[in-house]
Amino acid sequence: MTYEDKFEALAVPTRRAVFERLKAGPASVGVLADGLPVSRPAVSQHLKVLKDAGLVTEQREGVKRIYRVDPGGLREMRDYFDRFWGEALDAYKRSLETKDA
Amino acid sequence: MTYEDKFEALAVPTRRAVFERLKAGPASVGVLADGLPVSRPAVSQHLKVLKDAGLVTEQREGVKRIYRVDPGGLREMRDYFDRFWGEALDAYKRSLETKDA
DNA sequence: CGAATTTGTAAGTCTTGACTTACCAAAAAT
DNA sequence: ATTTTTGGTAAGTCAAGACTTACAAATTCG
Repeated sequence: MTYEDKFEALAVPTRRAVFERLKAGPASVGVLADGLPVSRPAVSQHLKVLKDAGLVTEQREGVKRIYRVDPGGLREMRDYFDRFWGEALDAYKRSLETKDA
Repeated sequence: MTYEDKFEALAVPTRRAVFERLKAGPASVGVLADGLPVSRPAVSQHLKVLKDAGLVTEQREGVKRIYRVDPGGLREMRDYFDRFWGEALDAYKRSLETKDA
């Protein structure tokens, strides 16, 4: 559930593909697997990681389970990245000033 | 040099630690290695990955090599993430509307 | 020139984890 | 009730890559 978890969850190409697909709209495990070059269990495992990281939510609907992006988790990640970006930029400016002196 | 490279480069804890340290200011390989629980060659290898991803720059200064964060590469990553965030939010709103109908 | 500093690279080890197949559980349909 | 649909879980395989210890190259200093 930390930002580190989210970062690492989205670093794996296949897992990022799953998430990108969910960005287009909610989907079940089977539908997601049909559009990807990996097996259904693989997709299921990736969804577990995404869910544990707080990036997607699961909603049981009869036998099916509908997955969707979790905007709360994504916001957390975005906030971290904004801080990250700001600090890095400050550091760069400071390094230029030091260099000039 | 793609945003995927940057994403995966920052997904590894030790490598992220190297980058976080550089955010505090420019540093040589030896200095970076002293502050981390891994060997100097390990840091050197991580720096190569960060450099290839466009996240840091190298400046030779005699025998030493000074590394610093590359704000250009970081901006590229931030732009991608902003798009990412926007699309995910839109998708979520749309999924809510569909659900209501 | 020879010794010391600083770093990159090569080669090898070893863990992590992405993926597969096989199996099991639960709900829906016939 | 048993058959079908859907999906999670277990166990095992295998490749990627993070890390280590040499070693080599380049620069500075005596």
